[in-house]
Amino acid sequence: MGQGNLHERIERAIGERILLGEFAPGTLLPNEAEWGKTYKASRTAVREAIKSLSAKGLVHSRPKIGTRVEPRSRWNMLDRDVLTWLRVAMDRKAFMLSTQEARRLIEPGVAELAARKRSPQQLLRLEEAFAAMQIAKTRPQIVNADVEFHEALMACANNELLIPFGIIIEQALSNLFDYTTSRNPHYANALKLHQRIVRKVAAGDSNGAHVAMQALLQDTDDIIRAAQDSSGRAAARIPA
Amino acid sequence: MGQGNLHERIERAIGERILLGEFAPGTLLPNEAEWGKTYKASRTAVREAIKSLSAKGLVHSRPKIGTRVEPRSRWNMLDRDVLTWLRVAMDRKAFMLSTQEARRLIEPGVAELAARKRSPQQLLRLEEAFAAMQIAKTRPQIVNADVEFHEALMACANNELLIPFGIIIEQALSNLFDYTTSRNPHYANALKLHQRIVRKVAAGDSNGAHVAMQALLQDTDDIIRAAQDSSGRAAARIPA
DNA sequence: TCAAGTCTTTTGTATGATAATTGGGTGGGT
DNA sequence: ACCCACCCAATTATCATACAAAAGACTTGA
Repeated sequence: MGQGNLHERIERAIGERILLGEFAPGTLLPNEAEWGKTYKASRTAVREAIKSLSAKGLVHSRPKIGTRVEPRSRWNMLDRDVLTWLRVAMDRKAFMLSTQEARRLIEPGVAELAARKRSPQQLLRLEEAFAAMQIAKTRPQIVNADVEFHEALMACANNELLIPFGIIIEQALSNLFDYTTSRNPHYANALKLHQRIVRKVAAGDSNGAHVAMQALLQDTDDIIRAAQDSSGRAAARIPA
Repeated sequence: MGQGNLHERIERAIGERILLGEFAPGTLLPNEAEWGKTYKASRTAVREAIKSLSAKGLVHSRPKIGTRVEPRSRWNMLDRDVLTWLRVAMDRKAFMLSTQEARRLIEPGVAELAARKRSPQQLLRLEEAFAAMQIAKTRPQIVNADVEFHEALMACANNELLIPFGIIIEQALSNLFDYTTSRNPHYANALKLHQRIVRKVAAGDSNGAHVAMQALLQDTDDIIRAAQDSSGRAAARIPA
C-alpha cells in the first residue's frame, strides 16, 4: 500500500476516504470486523487506526452503535494528517485560497507580536532561518528554509496557541512551490520582503513588521494569481 | 478515577502528567507493561490511550526505543483535550492572557471576513445565537450562548481552517465566567457590543465588523483586568 | 397501549502469543 | 587498537480469541 505502520496505513486509507466524502458526516462506518477483512488486518490494527481518527475528531465510536463520522465542525483541520488529506480531497485552487486567506488573517498579527515580544535567542533563530533562505539552491531547500522562517517567526510571538498554524503555512508553501513551475523568477524579491520583516522584528517595530508581512503575503498572492491566469488560459483552450 | 472509558481515563491521566511537566519533552515514558501496572489495566487499554496521545502529537512510539515525549512545538494545542490539560497545568492568569492575545489576533479578522462572505443562512444562525444570549439567565446558559455566538461568527467566515480556533474561544469564555465571580454586572453592555457585531455583519460592513469586534475584546480585557486587580489586592493582604 | 425485561449487535477490555524493529554488545579479523 | 558482521535483548506492532459492557430492537405480559 503505502509506507508506515499497518495501523497508520489503515488510518490514512480511511481518513482519505472520509475527507473525499465517501463517508459523509453522520453516516455509520463499517464495523471493525469488516474493516479488518477490507484491509486484511486484525481487529487490533483497525481499532488503533480508528482511535487515531477519533483523536483527530473525524469519528466517534460507541458500543452497539458503531463508529459514526463527526460533523466537519469537529474535525481537527489543523492536524498535519487531516490537512494533508484535505489537500488531496480539495481542488488545489480552492485549497490555496483558503490557506492564503488564513495566513492573511493571522501572520501580520504574528509579525506584530514577534516584534514586541521576541527574545534575543528567538531573533537569532529568525536571522539564521533567513540566512538559510539566502543560500538555499534546490527547491526542497528553499521550501524548508521558508517554512523554518515562518515557524521561527511564530516562535518569536511567544504564544503556543498559535503554533498549530505552522502546519497551514507548511502546506501552503509546499503547495505554492509545486504550483509555480520550476524556479520562482522573483525569488530575489521574496528574499527582500523577508529581510524587511527580519529588520522590523529586530528593531522592535511592531507596526512595521505588520506592514512588511502584509507586503510579503501580497506578493505571494500575486504569484498565485499569475500562475492561475496562465493555467486558466490553458484550461480555456479545451473546447466546451 | 474520573469518567469516560478506561482508555480515555488513562489518556487523560498521562496527558495531564505530560502537560504538567512531569515528563519533559524528549524523555522516555515508562513502557506499556508498566503503565498497565500503574493504572491496573491491560496493555490493550494502555496502548489505545497512547495511540490517542500520539495522534495529538504529544508522544511518539517506536519499537525497542519506547514512547518518547515530543517537543512542545509538535503538540496539537488546539485539540480540545490538550487545551483542557494545558489550562489545568498553566497559571490561570497566564492562560487567559494567552487566549485573549490569540483572540485579538484572529477574531477581528474573522469578523471582517464574516461581514464579506456570510450567507443568509449563516447570518440567521448568528442572529439566533444573539437572541439566545439575550434571553439567557443562568451562567451555563450565558456561556453556551456566548460560545455559540462566536462559533456562528466563525462559520460566517466560510473558512474551515479557522474552525479549530473555536476551541480557544470556548476555553477562554468558560474560564472568564469562572473568573468573574457571580454575574457580570456589565452584561447589558456586553450584549450591546455583540449586537453591534451582528448589525455590521448583516450590513456587510467589514471594517465596521472589525472595529466592533475589537471593541468587544477590549471590553473583555477590561473585565479581566478588573478581576485581576481585585484578586491582586486580596492577595496583597497576605503577609509576606 | 405501555412498560419491563430479554436479545442481539457492536465496541470495550483482557490475555497470551508471535513478529518486527533497532540500539547495544560481542567477537573475529586485520 | 580499530572495524565490520553478527547476534541479543527490550520494546512496540500485530494477531487470535474470549469475554464484558452498552444500548437499540424486539418480545412478552399486564
